[in-house]
Amino acid sequence: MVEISRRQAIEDVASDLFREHGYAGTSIRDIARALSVQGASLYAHVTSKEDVLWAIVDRAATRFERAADAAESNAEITHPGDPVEALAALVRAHVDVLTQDVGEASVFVHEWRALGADRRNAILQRRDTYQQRFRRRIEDGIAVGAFAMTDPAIAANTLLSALNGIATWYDPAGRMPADRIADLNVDLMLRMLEASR
Amino acid sequence: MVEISRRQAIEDVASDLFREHGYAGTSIRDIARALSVQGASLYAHVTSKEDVLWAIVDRAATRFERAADAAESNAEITHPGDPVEALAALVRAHVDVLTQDVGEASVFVHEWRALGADRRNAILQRRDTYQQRFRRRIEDGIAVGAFAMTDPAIAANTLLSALNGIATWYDPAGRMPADRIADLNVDLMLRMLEASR
DNA sequence: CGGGTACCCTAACGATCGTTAGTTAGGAAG
DNA sequence: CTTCCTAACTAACGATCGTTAGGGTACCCG
Repeated sequence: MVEISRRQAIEDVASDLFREHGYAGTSIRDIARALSVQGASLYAHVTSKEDVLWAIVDRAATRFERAADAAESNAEITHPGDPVEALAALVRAHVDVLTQDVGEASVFVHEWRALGADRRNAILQRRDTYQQRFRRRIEDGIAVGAFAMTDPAIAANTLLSALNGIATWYDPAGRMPADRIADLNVDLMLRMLEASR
Repeated sequence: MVEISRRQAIEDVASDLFREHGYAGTSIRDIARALSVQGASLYAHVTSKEDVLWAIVDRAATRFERAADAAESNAEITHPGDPVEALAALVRAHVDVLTQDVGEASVFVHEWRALGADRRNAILQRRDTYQQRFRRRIEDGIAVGAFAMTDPAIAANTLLSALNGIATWYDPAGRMPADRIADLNVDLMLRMLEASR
């Protein structure tokens, strides 16, 4: 029996609804209905609809950032100075976060556009910083000849788009287990970048 | 001076607005404002908001399908029986359609969820058929040893997600010309699949 | 000149939106 | 027993939603 705050329950069902119908396509009353409660009742726990979106997006962003931190520092220990292993660790971490909570991750990937200007800019900044981690590793890999010559910015973009696509079809109850998805995608992404041998 | 029907002008601005704010996040009056017209005036040209969405999605789907038809039959002539060239042609055709009208393509990629059940199912069917073309070529490539052993369904999914990501950032007025984007992505996608040499 | 066509207007409809206000029920803590 | 907290309720607010009705103006073709 897991203790779960009412606030967290709201964000959980909101994640799923936002994922399925989008932020604008989901009303406060839709969220409330999924919790068998009146729409107005939610305002005892949240201050606005956008606050719910922000909480979800912010938490997801933090999860991606922390997982990348851990992946990079871990790769630096086990394979110091190896850009290929570093990128592989980043890719795996990204897929892991994605599959651990698809709803949250989907909202992070797609619904940040619905945020107000300030919060949208803040998230755009964090997304950019996050993407740079991938780009830098690709640049490093090219520098040491492990990765093929290509445009690192485009490659990083393509890579993250490919991974984020998982969020649109992944089902935790589906046939394909999360770690197998991670394995396959790490393989595809590395092959995409590695210099021909 | 290009003759453009009023109906087409509506769909054009609707594409851009749907791309930026989503279908649910765009009101009829938003579309009308972009045309310097009152909201109700649109109903002289359009029977409902969803009809506009459907027109955009249907047209985009048709463009993707026709481009793939042309690419495959052309590849069959220039490089008969070569699954690598066939896939390369499919990838290039997909990127071309995507960049020729980003607004329309974006709506096709993301906003079909907002359609009513019947039309949504129809589009899902067509998307699936379209995706199968990529998957079959990947399977063919694996069968002849040109592509690495991998899960063809996952690979096709990853490939299309990677390409569709272009729709979220591509700007026709930006620095990167469309054909260079196509070149880079064909290269990345083939490398992703090709067996190590 | 007359009739049609293309286009847009104002006004309003019922529904739904996010949100506020005020109230009630139940249980824990003093 | 009183007090407080949590969590829910009903009712309503002004705004906006998609859409309909009915009328008006400018231009093209005969």
